Amino acid sequence: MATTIKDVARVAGVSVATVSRALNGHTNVTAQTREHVMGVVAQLRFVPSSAAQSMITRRTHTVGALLPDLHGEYFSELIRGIDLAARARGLHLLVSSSHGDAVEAAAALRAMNGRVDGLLVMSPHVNADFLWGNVPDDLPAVLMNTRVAGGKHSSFAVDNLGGAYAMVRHLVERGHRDIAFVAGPESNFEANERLRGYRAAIADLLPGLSEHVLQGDFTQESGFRAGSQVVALTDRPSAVFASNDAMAIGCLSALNEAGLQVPQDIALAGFDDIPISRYVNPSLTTVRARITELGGLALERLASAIEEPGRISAQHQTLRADLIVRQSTAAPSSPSTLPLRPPPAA
Amino acid sequence: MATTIKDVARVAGVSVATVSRALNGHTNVTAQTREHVMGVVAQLRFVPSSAAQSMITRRTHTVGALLPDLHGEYFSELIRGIDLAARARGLHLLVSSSHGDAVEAAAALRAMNGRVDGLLVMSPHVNADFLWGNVPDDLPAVLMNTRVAGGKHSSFAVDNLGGAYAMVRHLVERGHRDIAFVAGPESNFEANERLRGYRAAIADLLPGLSEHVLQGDFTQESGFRAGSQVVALTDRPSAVFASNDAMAIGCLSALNEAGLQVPQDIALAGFDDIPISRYVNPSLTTVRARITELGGLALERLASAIEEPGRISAQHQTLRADLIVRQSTAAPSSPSTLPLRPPPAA
DNA sequence: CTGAAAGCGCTTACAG
DNA sequence: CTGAAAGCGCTTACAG
Repeated sequence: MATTIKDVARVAGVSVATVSRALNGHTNVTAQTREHVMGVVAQLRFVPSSAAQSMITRRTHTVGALLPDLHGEYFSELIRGIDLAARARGLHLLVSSSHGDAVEAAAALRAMNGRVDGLLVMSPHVNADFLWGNVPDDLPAVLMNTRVAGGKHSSFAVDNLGGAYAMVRHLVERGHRDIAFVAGPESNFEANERLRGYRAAIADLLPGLSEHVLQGDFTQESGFRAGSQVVALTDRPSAVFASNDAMAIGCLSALNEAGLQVPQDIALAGFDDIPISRYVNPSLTTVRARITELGGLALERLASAIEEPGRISAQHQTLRADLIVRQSTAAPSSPSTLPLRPPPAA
Repeated sequence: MATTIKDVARVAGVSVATVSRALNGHTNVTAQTREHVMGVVAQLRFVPSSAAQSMITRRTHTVGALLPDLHGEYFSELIRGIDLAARARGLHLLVSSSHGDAVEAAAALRAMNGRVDGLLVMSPHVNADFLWGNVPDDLPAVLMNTRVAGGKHSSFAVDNLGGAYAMVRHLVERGHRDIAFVAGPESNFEANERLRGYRAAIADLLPGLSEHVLQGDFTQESGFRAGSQVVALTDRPSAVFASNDAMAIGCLSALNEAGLQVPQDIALAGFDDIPISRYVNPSLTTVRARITELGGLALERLASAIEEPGRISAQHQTLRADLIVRQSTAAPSSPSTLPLRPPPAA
């Protein structure tokens, strides 16, 4: 059995109240008593149960993060952003990956109840509204890159639509007319927004030309498969826009294996600006999804909501998604002569 | 205020004991009572406090992971390994990054007390023995890639020394005689083991030739700096062995920027086999540190220790670190004619 | 089958 | 300054 405050009290010959006060640095304890108590604490190697403490103080100093996955650079960056902000505020982190399964997500949320002061939720698959049934009404929560229906919780999202639109515009400006798009998972909110941005841009900027969508699922492997499909096409596009960097990198491998040079033979772009993207060869043109910042901002907002319950009303903030031009995009080998509408003013 | 079991009992007109039984699926409740109770539970949107539950059941179904950092592909892979194994066992994950600071690590550990059933600890900087003062004696714990002094806790470690040795042997077999080594942080256990492996191999395989150690700190930036130093040398080594992949990738950028081709002008190797390493160009020769597996194994062992306290004695297991040869290493431009001792039998 | 009561390990008014 | 007691939200023998 682990040592409890009672053991300390007994050995020290004082009440548990006194031990508690000594431990928590309250002033109403004699220096002498305090020293004695702390001696026993050290001797017994007593360390208080944070669980019991937070049961009574109603503060866990912990936030829960429900993410669809923990794997890969995207989530690594996100967790980093959350962690940095959390540690700056003295908050601990309970992470959980739901893997897109609603039942698992619900279980994870229930398990967090009573163990966290608030929740950070990224739920691109599961409708967030469903989630609130698994958590008390008054638990502060902030959503990240998640479809927002109700207005109760604050949310942060990157401008996926605008970022995808800007990327297509960039490719069009470089002279591309046949731009393939590698989509993310079908029911994924962010994937859908990026697809919408692509479609809108094609419709606006290349009127009369058609879309070209390949199905992917945000994994490197699916990007590789998409790349292989592109290689096999008789009427090959001059540019591939993969809707995240992981797929772009997988695609790059497939193109390279087939002997195609990027960007000479075919242009390639991604989305997210994960750290690797500048280290692959050629470095990857992409859209900065400001992942770390997103995590940090969400945590800051959550911390505020925890500190001042009810004080802050829900806010929905959209982060700009900037185009990052690197080596992987360039003019196509055979520039088109189609007329190009001027891009809309920024 | 959040709804409690008392609220449910009151509204349902039964005792809290009955609510508890209905909730936990005990058999000794009438179907009718159960349904009625569950109806109220749903109506009040009651979700039990996991904290209170675990206070009494003495099971949190949560494990804590104390890691030096959460950032980058290495930790992403490690967390993934832990997470996969944990979710397979129905365990949740409380993560904490200590950033190498002993005081922060201690605080993190104290905060975990009472909230976890066991601990996974990677502490390359802080002596693990120091840590045990911040946690009850009987809390199960498993160490990963950490210097082991006492024998109380099980540990898993990759064969850093052997892996580094094997890499040097590979480079020597490819004809390299001047092999620079980019070291990790000075007080880091794994960094030191890898350095020892390099030194032992140089002494064994290239007798009379000297070591060439550049200081790094496991970050990409430090690898870039080391690469810049190498470029500036009048007597440039024919191969660079960076002691982790992140530094190798940074180094690659520096070499490329200086107009050096890898592997034609200079060979380059890393350590860890993080996922990117096969996607950089040229793909990176490295040593597989089996990160995901390490995390999974450590969690399995911890879970066993939790299930059967005292039943399992401490075990120390070392994982093989295999050489992964890719494109970034090749024969040097001017092969040496020095005699080469045959490599020791595998 | 159901309820009253004790207890998990703490903290904090309330007395003294 | 110190202690006895109540209570945080639950679960589980123990009675009935």
